[in-house]
Amino acid sequence: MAITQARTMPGVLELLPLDQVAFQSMLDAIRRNFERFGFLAIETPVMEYSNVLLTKQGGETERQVYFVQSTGALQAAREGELPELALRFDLTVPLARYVAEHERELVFPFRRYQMQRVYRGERAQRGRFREFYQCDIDVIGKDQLSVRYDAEIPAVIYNVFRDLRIGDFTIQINNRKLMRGWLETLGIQGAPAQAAVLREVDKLDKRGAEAVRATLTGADFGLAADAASALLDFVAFRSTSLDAALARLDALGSGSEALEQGRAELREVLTLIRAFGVPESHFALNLSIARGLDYYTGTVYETTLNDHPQIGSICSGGRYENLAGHYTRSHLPGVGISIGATRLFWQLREAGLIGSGRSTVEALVAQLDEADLPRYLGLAGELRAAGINTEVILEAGKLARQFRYADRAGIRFVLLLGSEEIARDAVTVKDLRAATQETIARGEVAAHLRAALR
RNA sequence: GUGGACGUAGCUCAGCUGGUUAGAGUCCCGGAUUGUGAUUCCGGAUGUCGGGGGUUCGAGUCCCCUCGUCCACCCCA
Repeated sequence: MAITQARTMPGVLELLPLDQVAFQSMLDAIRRNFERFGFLAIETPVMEYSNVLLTKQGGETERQVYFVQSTGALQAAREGELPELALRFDLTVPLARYVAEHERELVFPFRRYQMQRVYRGERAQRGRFREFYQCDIDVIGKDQLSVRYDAEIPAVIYNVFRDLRIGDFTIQINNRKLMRGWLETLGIQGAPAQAAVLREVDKLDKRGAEAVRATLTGADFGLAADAASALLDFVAFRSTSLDAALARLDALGSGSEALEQGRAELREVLTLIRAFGVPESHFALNLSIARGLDYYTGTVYETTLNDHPQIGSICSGGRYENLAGHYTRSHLPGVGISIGATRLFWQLREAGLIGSGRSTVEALVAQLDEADLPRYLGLAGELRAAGINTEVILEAGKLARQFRYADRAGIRFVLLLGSEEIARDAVTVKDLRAATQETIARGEVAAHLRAALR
């Protein structure tokens, strides 16, 4: 019989059990902190109607979306017609659809978190995935939403990454209004031109100042040399403290309405972040943060690891003026952020900041004599009742093999209940990690393991 | 979508200018008698050299096509 090669498509992350444990605990930490800040979980379907998902035609998204079709629909499909369904490529568009659809049943400001997989038909590349987890929080207001919520988001992010223990990080903050207002004073008018310039500026850390200068003064942009210099000088600013950030804002001088708005928002947001308990060492005003996505209108965020700049942004988001304009006439402003958990996990593992997890199986009851199986099951029952995850060897075999199994499966404790132990009403507990073993009274085994596992 | 590199055991790779049955490490499996893993020792399994065609007495090695993978750009988590 021909053998089919067992393989996954490129761009998916499939983990061995102990790595899966590590990934799960990362997701658990994220969820715990989202909930701690009063966000509620929702889930939306993996598939959405294509016309809902692709509200803006002809963009990048259409190139990257996976369409879904049942066999019947495939056969009935007409030439040149898009399939009815598609896989979501982020969680923000489904959120917009969700809020618009359930607007009357939701309580505003609506604070939701969502941790689900999304799909993008990307060209396979290192550290880029076609199926990956996004962990999003957003606050959606009805008609209006205070800029104070813009300060709450970094507080959540601070708590998440502190919990993950992956080293020092900085939440970098900027404001699109401020940037647009400042670009106007440079003579760069109009949203598309400004967005294009900001996209280049956004690459500053990756490409370097001179490469960006060359692009800006090149044929596509045609910026004057002194304007480009002024711009590069301006966006080079990174605050080292809250006072330094506020002083920089004060020093901007007066400008357009957009600049004044952006400045006022940034002042309030930066000051309040401090009040939310985020240490000054962990957030900064960074005037080069722009974000590529064009729907951001105010505050924008990007988080980086201080000791691993090459990893890039591990979490990003911002403020948008109208979330669901494609689906409802209601005005729904919001602010949110997204953690790309799959990529983050992969990069942390590459950088050696995350190892394999520990098996969730805590104890293994060995089999010394098949006739004593009922005793083994009884012991396992007691341990489980005491909250210890316990497995029993059900197949007879050499003891050495049973130990090898425990070792390879990453199970820390092996319990022996043989004739000697039965006679003494005791259990021999071997700790494979410490390579020690002792014989303990039957009634104290659970408490002993609990203490050791703590 | 544009441009560029690379395809040899499950994994990491060696194989000099074409020359016998294609190798190493690792991993996997088995053994080293009694109720003890990971360490040590011994033994074993595994490849249409990505696929197809061509040049040649002879191709893992040279040429063409094709498929696949990876990298950069675009974009983004």
